[in-house]
Amino acid sequence: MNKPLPDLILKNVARHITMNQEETACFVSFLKPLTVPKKEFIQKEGQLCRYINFVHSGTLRAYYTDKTGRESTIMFAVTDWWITDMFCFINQQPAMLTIEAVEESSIFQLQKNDMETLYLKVPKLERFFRIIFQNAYVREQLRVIQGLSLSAEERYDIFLAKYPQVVRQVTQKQIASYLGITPEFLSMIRGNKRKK
Amino acid sequence: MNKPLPDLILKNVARHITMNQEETACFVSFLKPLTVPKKEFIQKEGQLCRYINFVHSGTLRAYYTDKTGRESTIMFAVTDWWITDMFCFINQQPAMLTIEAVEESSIFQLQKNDMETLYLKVPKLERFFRIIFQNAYVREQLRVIQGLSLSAEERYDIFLAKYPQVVRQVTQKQIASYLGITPEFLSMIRGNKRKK
DNA sequence: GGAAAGAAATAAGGTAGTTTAAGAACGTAT
DNA sequence: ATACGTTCTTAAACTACCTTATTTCTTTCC
Repeated sequence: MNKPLPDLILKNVARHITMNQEETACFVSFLKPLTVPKKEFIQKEGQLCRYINFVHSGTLRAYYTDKTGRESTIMFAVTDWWITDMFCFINQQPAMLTIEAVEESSIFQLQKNDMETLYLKVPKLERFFRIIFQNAYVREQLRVIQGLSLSAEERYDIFLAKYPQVVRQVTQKQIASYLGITPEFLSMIRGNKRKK
Repeated sequence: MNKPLPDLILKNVARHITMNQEETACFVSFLKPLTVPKKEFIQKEGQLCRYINFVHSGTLRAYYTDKTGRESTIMFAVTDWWITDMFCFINQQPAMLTIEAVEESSIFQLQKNDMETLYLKVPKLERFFRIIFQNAYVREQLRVIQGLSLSAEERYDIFLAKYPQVVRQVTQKQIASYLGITPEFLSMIRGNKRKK
């Protein structure tokens, strides 16, 4: 289980800002590489949410568990994505979400106070995360719109079109919990499609 | 219909960053003040989404209209909030959302290219909007979680508790469209509550 | 390679939320 | 004050989606 190299995360950053060698070194020095086996957790509900995570390889899933034990998948993160329980990360609170590796994954972790330090030492990163969070906001807003205005089948179609890599790697139970329906109902939707 | 003064928006900015006089002047120079009468639009679906808007006073509502004509309220914005169709603003596309003044409102508008100019002239604003978008992302993520895991009645209770000022100013039809239910069903929920 | 566990399909009965329609209450303009 | 449009309420019939249960298919692992 070897540790990931920071090449991919640096490319991710370079897509929006240009750091010099010193800044790059500083940034990398705060990253904690970690390899997570399939089905293991990088965060559990109730534990302090310490990290924001960059996915170097693999697939992670963040989900909420309600009082009755039902899971709602909040997001899937594949290679080149950032994932955390933002609310609890920012406020350094016990997490509402559990984050699990859907398959063996390598990630880089960044701690809240290290992130604050980085903002001061490398102010360009304000721009970088401004863009990251701006995009994240847009994604969530689109998801809210779709949740309010579309049927389960329409949401499923959009999911298939938008996240084909994810579809191959996760179970239908997990897709159903992302769409806000039961696995049985998703199975029915798929059955109906096959007949057409 | 007098134009708003930028005192409130400067306070809003000062909550997260400190600008000197020159920076403040530069920032203010890009703001377009506007007063919108009740029931008028600052943006219509299909028109290029030019502006991000700060609410100086009043209440605005952003909504999506589907093919069947049904409206879904994406957000309400009261005094001291920012509102736009983020996806279309960022990509400078025709808007998906319509933004309407629920009551007479005064706003400040900031154009996309002016915002980009500001990021270069006053880099601190990267930090400011990083925090604004971070918070916006958190809000939308919480809304997704609630949409997936809670019943209509539970979502209504949370709305009442979280946005009491909004509740007083908008119709139940609008609240229902924010919650993702019909006004008739919301009326029934309220009826049931009254009996308890 | 076979047993056990987990994932998906199918189907019957149930419920949360919708649709349609009609009447009551409210606001606002003449 | 009266009238008109809009918002809110109520209720009955309907539908999208859920629950529970059974069967089949797939994966995992000793």
